[in-house]
Amino acid sequence: MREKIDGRYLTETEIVSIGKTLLHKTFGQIAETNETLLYKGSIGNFVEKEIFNLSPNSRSEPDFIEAGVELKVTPFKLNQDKSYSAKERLVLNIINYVEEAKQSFYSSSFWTKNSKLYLLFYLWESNKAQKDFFIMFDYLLTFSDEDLVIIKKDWHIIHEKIISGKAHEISEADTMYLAACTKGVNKESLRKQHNSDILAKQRAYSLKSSYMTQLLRTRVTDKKEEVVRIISDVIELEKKSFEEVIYERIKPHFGTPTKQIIKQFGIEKSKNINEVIVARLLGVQGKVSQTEEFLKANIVPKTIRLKGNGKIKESMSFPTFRFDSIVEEDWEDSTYRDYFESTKFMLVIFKEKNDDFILQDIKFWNMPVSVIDNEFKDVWLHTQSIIKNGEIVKEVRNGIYLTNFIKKSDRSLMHVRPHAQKRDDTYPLPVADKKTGLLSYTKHCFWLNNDYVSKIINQMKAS
DNA sequence: GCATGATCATGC
DNA sequence: GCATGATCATGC
Repeated sequence: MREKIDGRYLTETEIVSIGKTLLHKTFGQIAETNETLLYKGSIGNFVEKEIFNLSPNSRSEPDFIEAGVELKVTPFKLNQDKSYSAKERLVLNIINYVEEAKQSFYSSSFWTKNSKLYLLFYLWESNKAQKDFFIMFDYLLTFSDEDLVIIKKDWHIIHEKIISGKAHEISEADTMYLAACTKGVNKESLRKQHNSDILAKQRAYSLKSSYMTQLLRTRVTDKKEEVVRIISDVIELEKKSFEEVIYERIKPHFGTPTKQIIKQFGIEKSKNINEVIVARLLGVQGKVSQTEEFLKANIVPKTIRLKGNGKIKESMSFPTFRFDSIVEEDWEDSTYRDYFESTKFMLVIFKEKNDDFILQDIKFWNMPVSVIDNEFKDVWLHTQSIIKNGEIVKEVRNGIYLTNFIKKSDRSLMHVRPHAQKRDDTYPLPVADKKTGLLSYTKHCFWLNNDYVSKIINQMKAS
C-alpha cells in the first residue's frame, strides 16, 4: 500500500505516475477489497479520496495545491461507428455569482482552480455496472493559445451577464468552449446573484461536451485525428469574437449572386452548393461543420433559402429521434432539450432573384432557454405522449398515414414530420400503434416552422 | 448503410 | 398556396 501522505502536496510527476497505474483497470479492480466504497459517492470522489488521498473540498484552489492541478474523472463512450465521444460536459466548480462579479479572468474561480486539469477518462458502457467501467486514458490538460483566447472571451460573456444582474438569463449556447451549466441537487436549486433580486439557477463552469469530444479525439487517444482550424490568427481573435471574424469574412460577398461566386471560386455544382459556397468563402476545403471551432463549440451551419418575396420556402429539420428512446426520457435531461440548449446555429441566408440565389446575410442564433422550457417543452411532451399511447396514426387515407403529431398549423414554433429516406425507413415503436398495429414507424424529427425562422431573421435584422 | 441537409408532390 | 407526408442527394 501507498503511504498516506496528504495528496494536496503531490508534485505533477507524482500525480501523473499514480494516474498511470490506474489505466486499463476497472473501478472494481482499483477498489480491491473496498468495492462498496464506489456506491457511497461519485466515482470522482472515490478516486480523489482513496487513490490520491484528497479530502473533498469546495475551495477555490485546485485539488493539488502544490502542483496547481485539478483532478477530474470523466466518462466517454464508443459510438456505433467506432469513434469516441465524451459522454457529457466536464463540470467544474460552482459559480458564486456575488464573488465572481468582483473578479477578472485571472483572479476568477474558473482560472484559479482549473487552469491545469489532470483528466482520467473512463469508458462508460450502458450494459455495465459502474464498478466494471475501465479507466482508459489520462491527460494533463493545459489550454492551447488558440483555445485560451476563446475561453477568455467565453468567460467575459458569462461575467458580463453576472455583473449586469442577468445570471438567470445565462445559456450554455452563449459561449463557445467554456459554459455555465446548471448544477444543483435539483432543477430548483437557486442562489443569490449580484446586482439583482432575482434568484438565478445554480450553475457551474463547464467545458462543453463537444469540446471534450474533440479533445479526446485529437489529443488524448492513441489514434489522434487531424482537424482543420478556420481561424489561425490568435491576435485577430483577441480583438474580435469568433462570430465577428466569421461574419467579416463572409460580408464582402453579400449581394453577390451564387452563380458568380461559383465561377469565381471554381466550385462544382451540387445539391449542397450553398454549403460548399460558405465553406470556400471561409477558406475551408471540406465541411464547415467539421472544422475545429465548429466541432468544439457545437455550432451547426444551416443554409436558408428565401423566396423572391422574402418568405422561407421550407421549415428546418433536425436529427431524427428514436421513438423507443424519447418515451424513456424525462424532459429535464432529454436528448433534445440538451441539443437545443447546447447548440448554436450559423444561419446563412440566400435570397432567390432572377433564376439565381444571392448571398444575403449570416446570423448566429440559439433557441432562447425560455422558449426551450415553454413552447418546445410543450411540443416535446405532446410527441412523447402520442408515442407512449400508441396513437401516432389518426387515419389511413388512400394508403397514406395521417398522424396525430403536432402540425405546423398547431403551433408557432415547431411541428413533427417524417424525415427519412423512404416510408419504410423506420425506427421501432415502444408500443404497437393502435390504429394500424405497426411495430415500427417512419423516422420523424422536429421541424422548426419556416414562419418562426422568418421571425428570427427579421428580429435580428432589426436589432 | 445511414445521417443529414435539402427538396418534392399531392390534396385540401 | 401551402401544409403535410414523403423522398432525394451527398458524404462518411
